[in-house]
Amino acid sequence: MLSKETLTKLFPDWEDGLYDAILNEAELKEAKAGTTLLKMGQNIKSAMLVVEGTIKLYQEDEIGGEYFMYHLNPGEACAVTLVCNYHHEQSQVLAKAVTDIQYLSIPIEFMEKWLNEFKSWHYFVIKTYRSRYEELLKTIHEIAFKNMDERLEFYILKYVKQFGAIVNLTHQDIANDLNTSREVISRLLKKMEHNDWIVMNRNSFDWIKK
Amino acid sequence: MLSKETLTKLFPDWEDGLYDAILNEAELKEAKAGTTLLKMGQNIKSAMLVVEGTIKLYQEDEIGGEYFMYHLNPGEACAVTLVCNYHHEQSQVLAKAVTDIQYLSIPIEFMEKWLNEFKSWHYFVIKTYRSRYEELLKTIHEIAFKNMDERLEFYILKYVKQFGAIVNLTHQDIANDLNTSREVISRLLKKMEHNDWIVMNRNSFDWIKK
DNA sequence: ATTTTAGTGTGATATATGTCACCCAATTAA
DNA sequence: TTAATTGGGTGACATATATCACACTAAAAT
Repeated sequence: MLSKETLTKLFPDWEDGLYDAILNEAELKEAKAGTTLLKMGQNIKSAMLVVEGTIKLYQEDEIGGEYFMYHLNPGEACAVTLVCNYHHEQSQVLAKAVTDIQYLSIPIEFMEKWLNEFKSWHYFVIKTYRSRYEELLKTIHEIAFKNMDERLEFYILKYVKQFGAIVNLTHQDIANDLNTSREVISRLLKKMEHNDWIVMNRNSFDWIKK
Repeated sequence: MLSKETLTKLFPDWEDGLYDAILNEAELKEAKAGTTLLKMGQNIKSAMLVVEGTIKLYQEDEIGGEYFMYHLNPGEACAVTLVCNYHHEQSQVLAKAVTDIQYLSIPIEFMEKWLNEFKSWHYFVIKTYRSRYEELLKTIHEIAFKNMDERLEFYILKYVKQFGAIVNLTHQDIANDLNTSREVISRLLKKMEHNDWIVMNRNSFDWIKK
């Protein structure tokens, strides 16, 4: 199990009793890179707090399409799983582990309980929702107003910010995340190469813009 | 000023002290249909709770483009204005009154205060964020996966749900909300007319599908 | 070493949407 | 009553993206 010290570092703004509650009630789980953690339509039974690794959140189509929205990092929670009532809420998002991850799983019956007991939990939930709401706004801004070339740049920049300038993704990976086709991404990347924004390799490329 | 009875009807889940706090601190404001209530980049100085009428929330482009996201109705709050810290947060959305409206304006210094004092305010804020997060997810779903014809249908259905089957919008109005051009909307509406989904008039059309 | 597979490049073509030009009719302003 | 404005229809064309076909090559599997 996790130590209180680790928890304190991950979630520095909590009150003491909340750490204890987590240690008592949360289960520390692991998942391999690539695992699907939450599917669209799936009933939410537990909240998910990231301890180690990175999770990607997607909007998912009926016919298999996906659109990447944002990353979840250690110290962050998956907003959609922070349900504060017992009604069987269904997930409207797809969540996948991008790296091997560790996360805390908390049965949803504690959500409402802790909202009453811990002020810092309340703030944490609000902060989580607010920041994710803002991520969605950025996503809408991209899709509603930008062409694929700019969306691709935005996408790569998000990757670079997360994992560094060596982008270990295939064209197909990116195409899947942006709900387009591999050819489109290949052509746009080729343009970026011509403009000296990237250096291409097989299975990866380096972001060298500016 | 508003009566406590009206407040109780609009916001039935609040505790008694919260009604009093609102009556003491909130200002009841009015705005004409068409007024811009919040612009992108604008500093948020006060929270906005809808009392009467309907507000539309938009994502806004740098170069004047707009994309309609969702409606706000009486008893609902504008999530982006519910800031819980004193940092000068800037609006990431555009809000416009669609009808003449009345709304409560609450200086943001009370946001944090009331979070501490009123449990029901806490729940209200969380509920607000959650429901708006879900609206944004729906919007992303539309833009990321659907062509303009389906997005137009989705848009009209939102209108019909709000205001009824007589759609008092010009083609240009709709084009603005969906960040496309008037001609595109005209052609798609013409198809809907052929399919007997609508009956067209000047300045309006009727939704008669099924 | 040879075969297979996965990743990538690229032309040709289809489709959805954006843009321009111009027309007409209904409404409003003068 | 006439002129101006607004809403709408539509052809022609431009552009962005999707789709298909196929070639090439590095890496992996045999």
